[in-house]
Amino acid sequence: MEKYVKILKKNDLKITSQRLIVLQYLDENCIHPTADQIYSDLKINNPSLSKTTVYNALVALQKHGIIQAITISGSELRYDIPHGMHHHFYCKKCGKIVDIDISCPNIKKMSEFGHKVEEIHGYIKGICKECLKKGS
Amino acid sequence: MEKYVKILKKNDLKITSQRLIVLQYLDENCIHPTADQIYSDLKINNPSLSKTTVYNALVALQKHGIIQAITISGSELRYDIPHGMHHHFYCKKCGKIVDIDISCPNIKKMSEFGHKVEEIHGYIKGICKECLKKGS
DNA sequence: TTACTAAATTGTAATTATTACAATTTTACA
DNA sequence: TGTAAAATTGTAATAATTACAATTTAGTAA
Ligand SMILES: [Mn+2]
Ligand SMILES: [Mn+2]
Ligand SMILES: [Zn+2]
Ligand SMILES: [Zn+2]
Repeated sequence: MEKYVKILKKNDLKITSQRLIVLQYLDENCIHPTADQIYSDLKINNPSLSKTTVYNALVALQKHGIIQAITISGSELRYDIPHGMHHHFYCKKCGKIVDIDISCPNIKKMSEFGHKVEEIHGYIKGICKECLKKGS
Repeated sequence: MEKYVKILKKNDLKITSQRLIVLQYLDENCIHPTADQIYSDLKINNPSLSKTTVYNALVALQKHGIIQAITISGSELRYDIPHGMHHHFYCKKCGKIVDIDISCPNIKKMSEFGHKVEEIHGYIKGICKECLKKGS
């Protein structure tokens, strides 16, 4: 838990138990959860937790680049602690999101366009290995 | 307009005036509009148009790969006729989405993962050239 | 430790994009 | 031209996200 306190302190964010458990949840569950999923799971052991607080915590953490929002599914935001550069694969059948460990060679090229780049997202959509097996 | 009839026919989609004007709108307005934007603009000259029809048309066109949905902004879906392979830049300040003409060298690599790839999206987020000028 | 202030949390209500659905209209085809 | 399947329409429902005001808490300095 001291690990998460350090992260918040480094980013000049006030230390609250709510931010700590959200951060811990994302760190320990690499499932790219939605805000609602985070809320439901944490609510079990933290009955006083409010959903608005989860949203607020996610916004704060995102603003400081500690976590990132993933828009791949289209109907909801999902969250991730980006340990290293990676892309995401979204299975249209089962809705699963998995990490794809490839780096993006386009990052260097981006400077030519004159825009200030802050985030790069690579989304691949299709049918996952497991669903392919089941489907055939 | 015959151009759009052909596209629908080739994809075994029934020819309706609503689908034609949605298709024409996307073809002539490279602004990556939302469903609501498409509806509002077309409603002016097509007062009987229903918003549900716009949604239905977009789903049908997307299912056949004629158009693509862009999830970059997080709060809404935006649509695009992908003439060639390109990525998208989203300005966090003004909300604009512009095409970035780069190809994705990762497409080849994707086969290694065992998933069936159907779509590839490259999203870059930051501050656009124009907003950078204004802001300084 | 205590008191203070700014910021965070909470619960509820509002908003907004999208979907569901049943009635009506239209398309494709014989 | 007649018919069946599919598309359109309008309205109502859903669900993710945001707004907001009251309450609580964190950080800090006396
Ligand atoms: Mn990830
Ligand atoms: Mn585009
Ligand atoms: Zn799957
Ligand atoms: Zn801009």
